[in-house]
Amino acid sequence: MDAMISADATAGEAAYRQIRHDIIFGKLLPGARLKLERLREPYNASVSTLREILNRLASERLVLAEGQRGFEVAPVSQQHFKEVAAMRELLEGHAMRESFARGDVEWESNVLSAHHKLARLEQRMSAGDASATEEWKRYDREFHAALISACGSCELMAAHRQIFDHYLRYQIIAVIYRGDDASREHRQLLDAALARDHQAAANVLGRHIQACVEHTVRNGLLAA
Amino acid sequence: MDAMISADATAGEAAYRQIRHDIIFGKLLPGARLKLERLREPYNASVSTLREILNRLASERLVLAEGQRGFEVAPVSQQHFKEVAAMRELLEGHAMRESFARGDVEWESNVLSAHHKLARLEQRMSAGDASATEEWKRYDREFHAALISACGSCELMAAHRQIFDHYLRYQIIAVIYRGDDASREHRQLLDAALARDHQAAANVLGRHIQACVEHTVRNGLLAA
DNA sequence: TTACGAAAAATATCAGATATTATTGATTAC
DNA sequence: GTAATCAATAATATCTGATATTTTTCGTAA
Repeated sequence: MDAMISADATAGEAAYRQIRHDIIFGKLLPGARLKLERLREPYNASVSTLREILNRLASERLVLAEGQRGFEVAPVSQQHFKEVAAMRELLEGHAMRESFARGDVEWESNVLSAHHKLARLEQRMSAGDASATEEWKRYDREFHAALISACGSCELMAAHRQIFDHYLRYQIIAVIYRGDDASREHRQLLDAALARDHQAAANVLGRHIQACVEHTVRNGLLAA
Repeated sequence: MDAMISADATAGEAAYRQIRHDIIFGKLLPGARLKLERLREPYNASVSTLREILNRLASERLVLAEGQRGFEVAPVSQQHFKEVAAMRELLEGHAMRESFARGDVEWESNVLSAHHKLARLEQRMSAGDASATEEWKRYDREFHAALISACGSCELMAAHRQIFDHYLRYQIIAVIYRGDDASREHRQLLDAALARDHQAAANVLGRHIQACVEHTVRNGLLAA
């Protein structure tokens, strides 16, 4: 009886997660070529396994597979950021409406709990502890995931997860920090959720998302 | 100077397309296990190449990759069909609104032209020529793609393309035929597009999509 | 019938070989 | 000096075959 049946049973799965993480968190820069031989050592995987991984990431649009010229990290642009932001707003807004309409008490308490963890961390960060950015992003993702978790559609949640990670990548790359504002908006989302007010939630979400885009564009943090 | 730079330059790309096509068009049945050795011969690809392909398809959720138990064709269910349908309605509805607002004359004529090809084929099919199902589906896809082609978001169009193919798969599997109704609805979509009436288009699209779902559910064409 | 464990099948992963394609740099022509 | 040409180099796509694990299968014992 194997005590721990972690999801990343396979070895290649670990490398996949790592590479994906490194792209989203900017360790692998946009446009960087991904030579197979070079990746072998740092990710502990053979060329064949790496090719499988890069193919998966290409499907997710996190890497680019150009003909027979190998792979490279997906480039970034203002235009694309706007598209990703709009997509997130569409999916998450719709999912919240559904979720608010169906969520039961169990759901409510999950949202509450996810918000609590996030808020505590935001408190710490607001107080100057900037050490936990990755953890913060994880709780952020989990809070937003909790909000829509009662929407009743795996397909919708999967699509949201994917676009959320693209959005997150832009937040990281453009070094967007708007801690206190974000924190307030999270609080407002929580309140809207408990009040089942999807319209209010959509409004807050719109601000939450568009503020980042505007901040990035205004300060020219992305090429073109 | 190579005269033909077709997109499927690589050999594995051909196998990818073929397998994908075979899943969507029901040649590979839902739930069927995809043993690597068995696929080698029919798709002219080695195990390594096949693994790359199946990994890509797994990202697209057309195949299932369960831990170390290999791959299988993604299963189907009523619940999932409903989710896919709702997703298509959300994405396509939104994309049409954007597209109608931005499309220029070039766009209008593309829509018109795409509709013409589709309508001609529907005429033929309505007259009894059932030989061209795959061609019909292709024109159907191209018409809907044309409608949203001015939406201004590659991200949105990519997501739509993906969900559209899932939806198409259900249409094929459940052997849904509602030719004349569909044809009429396509006509209404064209009219709405030219009149830039996104609200009307959304209504028609809702019927267009939900009619298939209801037909399937009512006749119990899918397990569970 | 259920439980257990050994044999067989399949998978994940690797390494290395070949053919094809891109890239680079030097050479030549204008 | 710039542009075109072509050989040398590097990188990719793809295949074959090998090894270690993991599943599955199936017969035997409880």
